[in-house]
Amino acid sequence: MSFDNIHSRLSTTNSFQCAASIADGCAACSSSSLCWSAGIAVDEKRWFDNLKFTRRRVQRGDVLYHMGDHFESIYAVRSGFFKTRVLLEDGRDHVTSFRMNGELLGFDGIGSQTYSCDAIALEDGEICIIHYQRLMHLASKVQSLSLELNRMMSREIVREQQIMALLGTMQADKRVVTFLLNLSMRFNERHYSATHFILRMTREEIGNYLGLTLETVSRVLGRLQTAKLIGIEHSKEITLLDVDRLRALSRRESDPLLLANNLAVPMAFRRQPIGPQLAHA
Amino acid sequence: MSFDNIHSRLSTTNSFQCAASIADGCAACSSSSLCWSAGIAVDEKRWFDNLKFTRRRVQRGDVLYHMGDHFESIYAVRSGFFKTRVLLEDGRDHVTSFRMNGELLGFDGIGSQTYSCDAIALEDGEICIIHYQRLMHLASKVQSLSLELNRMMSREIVREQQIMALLGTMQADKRVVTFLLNLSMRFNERHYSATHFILRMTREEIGNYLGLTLETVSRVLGRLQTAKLIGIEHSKEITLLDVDRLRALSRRESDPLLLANNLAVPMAFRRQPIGPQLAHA
DNA sequence: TCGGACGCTTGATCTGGATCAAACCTTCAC
DNA sequence: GTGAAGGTTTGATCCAGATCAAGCGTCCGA
Repeated sequence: MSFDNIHSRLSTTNSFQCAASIADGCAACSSSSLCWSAGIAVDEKRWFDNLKFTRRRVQRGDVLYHMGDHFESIYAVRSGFFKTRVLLEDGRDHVTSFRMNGELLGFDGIGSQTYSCDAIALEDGEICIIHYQRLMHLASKVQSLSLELNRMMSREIVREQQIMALLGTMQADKRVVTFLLNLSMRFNERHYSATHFILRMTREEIGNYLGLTLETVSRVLGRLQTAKLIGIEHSKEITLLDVDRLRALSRRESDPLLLANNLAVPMAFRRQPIGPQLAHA
Repeated sequence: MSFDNIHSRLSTTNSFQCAASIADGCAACSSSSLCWSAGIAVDEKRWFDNLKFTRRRVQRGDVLYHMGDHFESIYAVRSGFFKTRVLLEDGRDHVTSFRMNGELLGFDGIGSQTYSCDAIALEDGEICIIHYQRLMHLASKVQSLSLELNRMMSREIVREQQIMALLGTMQADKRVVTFLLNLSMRFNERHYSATHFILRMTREEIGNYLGLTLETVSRVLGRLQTAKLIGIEHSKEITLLDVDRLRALSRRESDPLLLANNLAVPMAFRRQPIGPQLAHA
């Protein structure tokens, strides 16, 4: 099984295949515009290339780090798809995030010098390993890097707040729709299609992330399909057919008419999105 | 009503009453050992006093900042009790944290230069206002401050992951018990009693935080009392009577025998905590 | 080509916690 | 004191989503 720590597996075998990619800097990285560089003042970018990130390929199932491992590095996703999960004392686990290219992993390890969750590849991909001490050494000279680092951690805090609110207040339909729209938005930011994408994770992983069972996720997706809001092919291939109504569903207080009882809603009962929502800048 | 922004209310009226407290530095702060200073190398502490935090009194109901307000400062709680909450697009809200002395508020604002939640005082208290730009200016000279700031934000990320897992996987009894034990731990760190404390928040706020209704919170607390695991006086005054069994409850996979059907459990059916839990460093 | 593992869908049933409702404290202003 | 407003408890009922249980699709290695 491939759930060994990535370091034990890769560090011994892959030096040759990384040699080439280490050589070129961040400029060549497909996620650079979403990644660190974005926050760094132009005249300081030369510093950045000095960091010479280690780049590594990972395979589906590889573990970037385990909960409890000594913290040393932050990871930037170059390609592929990852999940993080925390293990609870009672043996259950909970998926806390899905990560795609340009996103970062490992901030959880800084506080206690120990990772607080597992990070696992859901498909083959490539990551940059950013040595934290070296990063902070650089940041001590380049203030814009410190500031950008703070911004990224802050956004992570806000992202988690949103999920807490989702888990604490939304019912199943809304959770799933919100999840799909969030994926859509992130694909769009990466100039992929916002309305047609592949789910890289299983129904069980989605359910776990959203605080639902896999059966409930499956049923909600089925209902959304019946209602012609989304299309599903081969289970994993999703097409958003009516983003406006999906948005309305994710924003609106529960509206049982829209998705009740496993049935599509007769046209006559469909409602238009209502007026101004709560202001929140 | 006192839900105005603290700045509009205080900045015009309180300059005189703050004059004295601004004068003395962090050394006199009751929460200094839990607060920033802890992470700052001894020989650099003099820098710290240069920051000369603005200190402010707040009253129950005061709002430190609103969602959407322009971000300028981080807040350190010196005394009192605070909650943060996010407002959702559908009009609901969700309580995302409770804060006590020595804890910090406002990291959510760094990423977008705008606070992403409301921060509200649950009782009268006092806070330090830490101007972010000035802080970062100092951090650019004192690396240990940068590092400590990262550690604090990382711990916030980990804290939120724990809550996500709680909201995603635990049933009501466990949520409430976990909540009580978390409060107990934090009181203990502050050298207050770990087993006897006042709940500063309402049942509704607890329920909202835990993803439950106020009725469910009330019932669980009632059951815990009936089971002699806790004592409750005047609704708000909690005594933890059997911390070991409470811990077992919060750690263990659901054990319907322990707290079922609103009844205390006959001695014969009480179980001892089982062997080694999942390792997680 | 087959078989088996894994993931997904769908149906039937159950139940924990939500909801609705009422009464009871506690606090506080007058 | 009295009364009103909030907050809390408790009971009765309901229901969204969990659980249990087949059966199906798809992928992949032999």
